[in-house]
Formats: sequence, structure tokens, C-alpha cells
Amino acid sequence: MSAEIWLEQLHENGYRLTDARRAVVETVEKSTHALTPVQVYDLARKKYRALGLVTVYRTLEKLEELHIIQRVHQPQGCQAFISAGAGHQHLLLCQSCGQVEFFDGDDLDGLTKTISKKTGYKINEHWLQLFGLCAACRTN
Amino acid sequence: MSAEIWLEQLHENGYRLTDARRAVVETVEKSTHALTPVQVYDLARKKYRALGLVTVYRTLEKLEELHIIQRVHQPQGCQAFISAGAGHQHLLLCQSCGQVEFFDGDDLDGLTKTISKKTGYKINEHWLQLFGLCAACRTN
DNA sequence: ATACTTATTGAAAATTGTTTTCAATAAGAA
DNA sequence: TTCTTATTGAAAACAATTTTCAATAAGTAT
Ligand SMILES: [Mn+2]
Ligand SMILES: [Mn+2]
Ligand SMILES: [Zn+2]
Ligand SMILES: [Zn+2]
Repeated sequence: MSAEIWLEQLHENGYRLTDARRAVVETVEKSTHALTPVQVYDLARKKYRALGLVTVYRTLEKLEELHIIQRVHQPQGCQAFISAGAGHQHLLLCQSCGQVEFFDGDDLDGLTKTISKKTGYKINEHWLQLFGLCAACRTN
Repeated sequence: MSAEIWLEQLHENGYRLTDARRAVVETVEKSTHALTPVQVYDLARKKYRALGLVTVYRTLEKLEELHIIQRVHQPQGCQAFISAGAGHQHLLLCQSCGQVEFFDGDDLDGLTKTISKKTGYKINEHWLQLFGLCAACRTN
């Protein structure tokens, strides 16, 4: 479904559509968890057995370049990727099951203005990420 | 100066005080930039020539365990460390020269409450980091 | 349909960053 | 000063990622 859009974007940018790429894209696109290259490899190989790990790395690289996916930074490591979401969004991660939610609506204008004044910095960007327990993990 | 405090903390936690550790601690403590292990190695070896890179890794590991330093996550990589700061603080990084500032006073209670209600998550923690240009880099 | 160009592929090798092993050394308690 | 044992750096081992390369196949031209 939306994997089609990702593939289309790859194609538009001059990349060829191959079974290997399709498998990687479909895997990452439908995942609600951030996936490491090996995790993508293991999952995608169910769709396309001949897939090589190198191709996973190469495809993730391209998807990241095109801002289709993003790297997810966590205390345990920063090698996992997930969809980039649409527009200005941030991540909320479940510390127990790894589920990822997107959210927006953060308003840091007041803060950045204050900090800017205090430090003399011109602030261009911010990283915000929330960690917690999802509804499911919370109960059990 | 405050390097003494770091060393004291190491000592209090049962670690011995050696020239190698002193060199690493003094280097990291006085730095206004996040430093990678090799960068620490290169700088610290000016104080203590015999220092080994392995010891840098081991010392950084201990300092991180004791929450004296923290890992700094950036688009270019996540291997650099800097002082952990005191209390609830966040980082503001200069995208040009790498200078790091600490700030506090962020109020995300409203946001987390909203997101919590919307998603069902129990939110425990947040990561916030600002990126921009420091006063110096801004002008030239 | 067919031929053609060249991006893409996976396997293997190479590289990089980090960790482990180990015997020698030295911190700090006795 | 002696003694125990944490710490050290060099070398080896390891893991993750990248590069090389010849074979293949995507997509365009014919
Ligand atoms: Mn990171
Ligand atoms: Mn905060
Ligand atoms: Zn969960
Ligand atoms: Zn600067």
C-alpha cells in the first residue's frame, strides 16, 4: 500500500525497482518497531530468500538519504530505522516492547527563544523523543 | 579543579587513581566539545604519553556508569562523550564548531500529558536536544 | 520482442571500531 | 616495606559495516 509510494519515490530518484528492494521496503514500511539491518534482513528474507545483508545496508542508506526513513537513537543503540513519518513529527517509544508511536504538536518556540537569548545561539533544529510504556505493556 | 571531583568520585567507588585515568578525566572534564574515544586518546596523550586507547575506552565506560559523563547523539554519529552536567539538563550543540552548551528550564509536562492521554502511554523520560549556531559561528 | 547499457546484486574480502586476553606493573591497604 | 589485586598497554579477537568484483537483470532504445 504505502510501500508502493516508497518504491515510487525510489524510482523517481533514478533507482531501479528490484525484488530485493521491494522486500526491504515492504518490511520496513509496515513495521511498528525500529528495525536494525539484521532484523530487516531476517524479516525481508521471508519475502525474498536470495536477499543479501549488503543490499539491506545499501537500501536503508538510500531510503535514509531520501528522508523516507530515519535512524532511531536509543540508550541501547542507534542502529535501528523506522519510517520518517510525515511533516514535523517526533517519536514515542515503549521501553518494554519497542513499539514506536509518532506524535506532533510540540511547541518549543518559547523555550528556544529563551535559550537563544541566553546563549546567543541561532537555534535551527531540535530533537525530541519520549520514552515510556505503551498501554499494553503498562498493564501486564 | 572539577577534575578533582570526578577523580574523587571514581575513588569513592573503589576505583584506583592512576596517571592514565587522570589524563583521561582532565581531558574530558575541561572540554567544551563532545569527544570521541580517539579524540580523548590524542588529547590525553599530551599529558600522559604511555596512555593506551583501550584504557580510554575503559575509563569512559566507568565514567558513564557513574553518570559523570554522557554519550552525545548527533547526526554524524553517537560515539562522543561530554560531561553529564548537573541535574536535569539538555544539550545545545553548534552545528558548525561542535561547541556544547547546557540548558534547563524546559517544561514538557503539558505535552507529555496530552500525548499520554492520546496514546495511552505512561511517559517516563524525554530526550531533548537543540542544534544551531553559536554566537561566534553565527557571525563569520 | 530483442538488444544494449549500466545499475544492482550477493559473496567474499577488507576495513573500522570496540572488546577480550594476558602477563607485567603499580595503587593502596596492611 | 610487603602484599594483594586492580589496572595497564600490546596484541589478538570480534562485530558491524563497507568495499571489491564478476554475474545478473532493470529499464531504455531499437
Ligand atoms: Mn544516537
Ligand atoms: Mn527536560
Ligand atoms: Zn510496549
Ligand atoms: Zn560554533
